[in-house]
Amino acid sequence: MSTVRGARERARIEVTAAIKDEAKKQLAAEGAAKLSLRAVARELGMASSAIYRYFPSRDELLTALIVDAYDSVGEIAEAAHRTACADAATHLARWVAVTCAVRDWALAHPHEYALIYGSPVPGYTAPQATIGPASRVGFVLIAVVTDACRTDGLALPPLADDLRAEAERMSADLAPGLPPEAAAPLIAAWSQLFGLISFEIFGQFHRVVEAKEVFFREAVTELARTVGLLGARNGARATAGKG
Amino acid sequence: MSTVRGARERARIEVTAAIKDEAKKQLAAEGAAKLSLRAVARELGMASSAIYRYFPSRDELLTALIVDAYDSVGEIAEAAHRTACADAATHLARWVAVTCAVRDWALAHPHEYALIYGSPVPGYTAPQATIGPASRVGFVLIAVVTDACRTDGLALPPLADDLRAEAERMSADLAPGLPPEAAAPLIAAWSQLFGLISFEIFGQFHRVVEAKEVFFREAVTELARTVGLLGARNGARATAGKG
DNA sequence: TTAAAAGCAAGAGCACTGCTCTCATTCTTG
DNA sequence: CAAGAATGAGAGCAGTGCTCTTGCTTTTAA
Repeated sequence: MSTVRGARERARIEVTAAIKDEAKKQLAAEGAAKLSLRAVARELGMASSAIYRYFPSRDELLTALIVDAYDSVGEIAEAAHRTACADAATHLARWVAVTCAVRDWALAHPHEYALIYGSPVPGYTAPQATIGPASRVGFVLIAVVTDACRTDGLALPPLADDLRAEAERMSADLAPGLPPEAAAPLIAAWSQLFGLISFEIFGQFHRVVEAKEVFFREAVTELARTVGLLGARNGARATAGKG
Repeated sequence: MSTVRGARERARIEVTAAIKDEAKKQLAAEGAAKLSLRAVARELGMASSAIYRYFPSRDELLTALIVDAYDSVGEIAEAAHRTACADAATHLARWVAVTCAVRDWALAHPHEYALIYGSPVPGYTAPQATIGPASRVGFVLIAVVTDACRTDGLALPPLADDLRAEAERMSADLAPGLPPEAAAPLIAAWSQLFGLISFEIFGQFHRVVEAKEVFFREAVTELARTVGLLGARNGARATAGKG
């Protein structure tokens, strides 16, 4: 399957990559709203109509860029997790390392960040192809907490009654190694992490937060506590896991 | 100043309002990306060029809509706060009431929500006119916590050293009635609130969270605890305020 | 009251967009 | 080698934001 069968197929994947590369350049320079198929074609020296042999519409091109962006930030998070584990860092330190890596990526690629964590551009339902890459960062966070649960246990309050069923479904579907009372706080922390980053990237913190770096570190450390990671500044509430 | 001086001025504000109304309709129907000046003009039976007498550019129209959206959600939050106070609700209940009201508004007006809390559309810097309305929700949250601090005190961990200067500036600039150790957690909770809402509105919770309502209530209750509100499920850590 | 000034609507037009055709060319395959 | 599929180029359609000029109406000042 991976063998390139002829010059035509080889050319096709090359041109496809060239289009995506040029589109990424324009995305980084001007943002998704101003990404133009004609401009991409112009820059590549081809007729605008020829692009449609590779991407059936502008939205399909954007979807491809979305997938790449998700993969990009996912890889960053996974790499940060790997090095933190290799350094035998505490679970709290791993959490902070991963979240800070995601923030750094967002600061370095604001338009790509906006593309995936801002308002959805094409329609309202994300294409099926994006949901896999979109969960990579989340799975890294799950891995950090799952490891912590196995070795140290988690400090978490008991589960609220009206959330029990949902929490059990969550832990079964998404994080099999995690007790139900850890699932909901972790999902919440996941979304709240991107609330912190979005407000910084989108300028909502303008004239509100100035020492953004330390503010972020402090906030994600507190977030670590809400997902039950020990060593996060104050003592345990009720320890679960470590079985 | 508020006297309408002639038929011309009266007509001007009427036409301006009509343009904004029609634009809001299109915004609600199709989203900001597909808002078209020509379509607005067409619907209003006027030449497209005539719109430019009222809004110098499409981005200026969008800015006007942004301000209106901020005011809309701000009013909702303030109203929820007022009724909760009138009902003599606990401070925790007020926090939950305000945050749930904001979420309800977002669910009812997803495109307007995306306009103000999604990727910034025009450029990267929000126009000066938006920063006032943009802070209304934040000020309501500040009011809730400030009231709680005055009557019950707050349960908050001590301030981290590297955050002290920033926290003191924050509380001085934004929340004079609040101790510094409350400022940073409150700003963080403010952004994290919109992280929760954004993930729900933008579809990131698809197949992840299903009981969205109870999940949100539980998450903002936990958020209330991180800003020091008492009665939020578990005991105090160190009480500040109440002086 | 009348003349000048200012505000306004309309139309034409420019440069641009996404996208769809047709037509010629090139590569692949039976 | 010939049939057929894939590709590229160009013209063209309908739409966009925005500008400019041309008349007209309302306001303001003499």
